[in-house]
Order: sequence, then C-alpha cells, then structure tokens
Amino acid sequence: MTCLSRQELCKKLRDNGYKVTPQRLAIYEELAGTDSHPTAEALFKKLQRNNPYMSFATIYKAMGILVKIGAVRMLNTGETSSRYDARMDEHYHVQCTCCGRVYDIFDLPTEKLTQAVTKQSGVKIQNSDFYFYGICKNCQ
Amino acid sequence: MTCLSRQELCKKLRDNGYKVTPQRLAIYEELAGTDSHPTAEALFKKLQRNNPYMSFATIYKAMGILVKIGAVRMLNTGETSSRYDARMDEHYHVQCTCCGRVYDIFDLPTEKLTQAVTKQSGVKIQNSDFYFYGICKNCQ
DNA sequence: CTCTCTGCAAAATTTTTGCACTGCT
DNA sequence: AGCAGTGCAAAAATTTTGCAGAGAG
Repeated sequence: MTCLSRQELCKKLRDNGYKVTPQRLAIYEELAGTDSHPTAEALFKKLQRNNPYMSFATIYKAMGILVKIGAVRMLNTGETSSRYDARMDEHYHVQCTCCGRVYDIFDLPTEKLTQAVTKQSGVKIQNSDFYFYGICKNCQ
Repeated sequence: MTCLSRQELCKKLRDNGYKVTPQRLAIYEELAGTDSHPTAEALFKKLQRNNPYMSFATIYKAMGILVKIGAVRMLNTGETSSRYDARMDEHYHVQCTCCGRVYDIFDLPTEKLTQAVTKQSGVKIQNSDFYFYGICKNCQ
C-alpha cells in the first residue's frame, strides 16, 4: 500500500499547522489498513472497538483535515454517504452495482482525456475522479 | 440539446408503467431547459414560480423515476446535494473549484479506459462517471 | 501555559416516508 | 371508478456546529 507512514503523517499534520493526536493517527491508520473504502460510519464502528470514546464529530473533523492536507481522498459513488480512501497515488474506482463493493483500478491512460478537457473547456484541470459501475466477478 | 421531446418522455414514462403528470413534465422540462446542472433545491425554486404548489417530495419522487427510466442522470460532484442533468448522450463534467459551476464535456476518448477497467478488474462495465475539477475561464 | 482538539449533544441539511386527498387514464 | 400521484408534515440519515473540559506542544 502506498499510504503515509506514521512519521510522514505526523510531519504532514504539523507542516500544515495541525496537532498530532491519537485520534487522528488511529483514524488514518484504520483507513490506511483497509481497501474497503469505508464510510464514516464503517470507520466509526471499527474504531470504537479499540477507542471506546471515539466520536463521530472527531471522525468528520479529522477527515476534513486529512482531505485538506492531501492525506486522504473522499469518494462520491452516488451512495447516501461518502467513502474515504487513504491511497493518494493516481488510481480510479469501480463499484459493483450488485454488492456495492468498491475496487481500485490503476494505470489507466488518462492523459489524453485531461488534455482534451482542458482544450475543450479552457479549464486547467487540478484533479479528477473516475467512477465505473458494473457487476463484479463475485456477483457475476 | 439532446433531450427528450415531451412526446418521447410521455412514451418513456408509460412504457415503464408510470403515469404522465403535469408535475413530471414540468420538472423534466425545467431540467432539460438549462445547462446549469441544478440541485433539487434549485429546481424547486424555479418551478415554484409557475407551479406554486410544487413540493420537494414530488421533485425527489419524480427524480427517482426519471433516473430509473433513463431520462435523467444524477451527478455527484462531492457537494452536499446531488445535481441533475437531462442530457443522456455520452458526456462528462468539469466543475470549477472556484465558482462551483459545472460544464459539459464531449468526445473524450474513453473506450480504451473502459476496456482497461474490464481487463484489470473483471467487472463488466455498465456505465461510468468522470468528474474533472479546476479553475474555469471566468475565474482565471 | 496556551491554544487546539475531543466528545457530547444539539442543530443543520438533504432526502425519504406516511397518509389523506386529488386527478389521470 | 380505481389506483397511482401529489402535497404536506414528520421522520430518517448524514454531516456540522457549539461548548466545556482534556491534552498536545
């Protein structure tokens, strides 16, 4: 997994003027340790086991910060709640329309797309999100 | 605009077992007549002028149906509320991170991407959503 | 020691649901 | 006439906010 080490995360937090707290580390490490692209609620349930006083507010506040400093991304697959992903290397997402699972996809030839978007719209692209939907192997 | 004519929409509703009502026609025509990718709230405010008794519940129920029968798509740009789009021809979206406006993009070479996703994940892709983010011409 | 962060509860927002009444077909 | 659809209000679900006390630097 290409996520941040604890040391790198601490540095990133401090460099951006945020404090390092056990909650933020626990939230990040829980997220970095799964490839299930969990929602805030899923994270909360997992974290509660080891951190009985973990609260939703803390998760949402931490996520806001982690997204802002570029340690985490937020996924909008069209479900009612957002999902989170600690992998920040360039990749994309496929969701199974049957079971809802979200899989990672790598190495898509997207450079021409971004160029075409810039050319067509005049918008200087800062980042992009690609979502694919279909029936996964398990559900076929 | 490549949206449905009133006649086509009526047929599509009936073919899928839904009734044609003035509210559904008004909602669809309002959406088809703009390229602003409005939220439910924005649609509601516009529709209220001519239909003072239009309600939110009706908009959400109608949208559910219109999405299901393939007359409308829902956009998830990462904002708190969903946006809607009556254009069903293949196209993509760029959002300005400054003003929030959403622009349409056409003719992207995406075939290889979809093939790569199928090959890599084994998921048979049914559809996809591409979102690009950057600073638009107006805001530059 | 200061000032940010946490946890709780309450609030805000968006979307969904239940139900009596309306009105399309 | 029958039954789906509308509108209202209340409920549900997710996310945000305010504040007192705890804890990082």
